Amino acid sequence: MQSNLNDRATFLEESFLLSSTADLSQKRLWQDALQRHLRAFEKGAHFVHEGENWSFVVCVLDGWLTLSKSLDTGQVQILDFAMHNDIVEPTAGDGRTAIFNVQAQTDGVAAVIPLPVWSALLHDLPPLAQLVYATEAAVRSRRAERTLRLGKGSAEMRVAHALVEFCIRLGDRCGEVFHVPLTQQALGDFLGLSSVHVCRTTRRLSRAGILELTDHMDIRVLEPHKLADLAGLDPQMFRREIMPGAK
Amino acid sequence: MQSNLNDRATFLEESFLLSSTADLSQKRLWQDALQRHLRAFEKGAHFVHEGENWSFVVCVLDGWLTLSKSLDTGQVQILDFAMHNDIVEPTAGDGRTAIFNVQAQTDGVAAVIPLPVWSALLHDLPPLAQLVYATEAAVRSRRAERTLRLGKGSAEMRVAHALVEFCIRLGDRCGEVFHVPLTQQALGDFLGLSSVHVCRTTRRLSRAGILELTDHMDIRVLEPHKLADLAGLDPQMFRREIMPGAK
DNA sequence: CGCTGAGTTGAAGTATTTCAAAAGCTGTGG
DNA sequence: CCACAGCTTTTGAAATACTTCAACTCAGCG
Repeated sequence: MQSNLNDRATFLEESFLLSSTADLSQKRLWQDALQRHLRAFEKGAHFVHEGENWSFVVCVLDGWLTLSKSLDTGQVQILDFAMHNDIVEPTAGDGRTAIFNVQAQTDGVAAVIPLPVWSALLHDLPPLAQLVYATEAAVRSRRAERTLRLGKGSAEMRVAHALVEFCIRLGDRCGEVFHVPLTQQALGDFLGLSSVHVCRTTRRLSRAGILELTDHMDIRVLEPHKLADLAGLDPQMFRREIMPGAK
Repeated sequence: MQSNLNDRATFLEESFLLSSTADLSQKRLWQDALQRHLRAFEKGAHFVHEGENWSFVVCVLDGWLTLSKSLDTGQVQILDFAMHNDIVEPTAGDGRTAIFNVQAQTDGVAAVIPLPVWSALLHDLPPLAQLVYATEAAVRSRRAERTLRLGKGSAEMRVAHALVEFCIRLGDRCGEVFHVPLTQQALGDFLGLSSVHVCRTTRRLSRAGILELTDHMDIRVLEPHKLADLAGLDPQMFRREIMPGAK
């Protein structure tokens, strides 16, 4: 996982889909702002812990961030993963407190933008505001789908759903191998399951010929249709709902 | 539950905390917009079903709305309840499809504002935009807390948490009786539990002297501290995080 | 007065967790 | 190149939290 700021130009160029809608000067303004707050991070690095003061927005350019919360008992729930083109807003309704932990799941690059700067940008760049609005709608969609399954779905359904979601968010190449940088423990924390049960469930799926699991979460979905069925999803529809800018 | 449009003036006057930040002309603009889209609703009425086309934002002035999703099996998960001063955005990342059902849990009044109008308002009224931003942060906070408990909390913790949350959102008078317009079935759909188990759990709490449950969800919390402990919450902190505009 | 929907309780069933132990990789230092 | 430590995955067996099924009560209501 090679991530350094040298790739900046590429990242910024294709970042946040802004190219299509904005004129050149707006694009510059946005890219400058991003660039000024750019920061490379290493796997395991903490951005913020829940309860701390934190008034920044994090725009992820590369790598995975984990958003999590935990109980006094030490039980961890992962609320979401943020990756390329995702925007993380950890600040609570009071405008200062972070409501969850933000930690790097892999190496990567992000822009950490102070809230005042962020508001100004949103106000000055209507195309950005629009983009952020669409992105938030997409985030709400995928969290709604997950909450449904967290509350009412079986372990099998939850695992299947997560895999379909990852596959889509990682570029939608079913049939090919894609890598999910998570341990079974982390996947369990995401799905509200024990790591042991995640293991049993994935093994069952792979024995049923629905997917292939090589070491450390390299995944090849052999039967996308069956997997989507188990997840209770229409993949086309799901894709449109959770990917901002999709038709 | 008497809700008709005659109370309009009152609602609009105190609605959405806008009075404090906006100047008079802005306030007028906003109130006119609200008023133009005002609509009374009756318990059980459907605003929209998941999957339908829907490009409106719903601002709740009075009453409860239920936001829910369901599986093919018929299992229902309630994602959230919206009440006084809440804003509901049911539209997915594609800008057209509704991602959940919106249904009236009680009689009430809401403004149903088309998305284009809404965007224009947000752009023309910076104080409104700011308010909406804070409200969304509060919504994220309370959903994060819930997701944590849905994934990792016991039934007892989930029930306790929901009750504390309702108590706070309904005006924070612990020790007094407050009414939650939900059946145990609905509460179960909210918490990812069967109605039977909700019953057992609330009974246990009431037998332990932590709360009093009179018929049909009139609740008096006798031991707020114990209830918050069971919920794994610091009530002060929790209040600040989930109530927009709180200090 | 009998109907309907909601709450309550018991008993049996089941999905998932927990505990425990072994096996498989990965990196490190000798 | 091997040995060892540390972490992840895998598997089995026992425990448990919650669900499902079913029966009964109770209140409101036509």
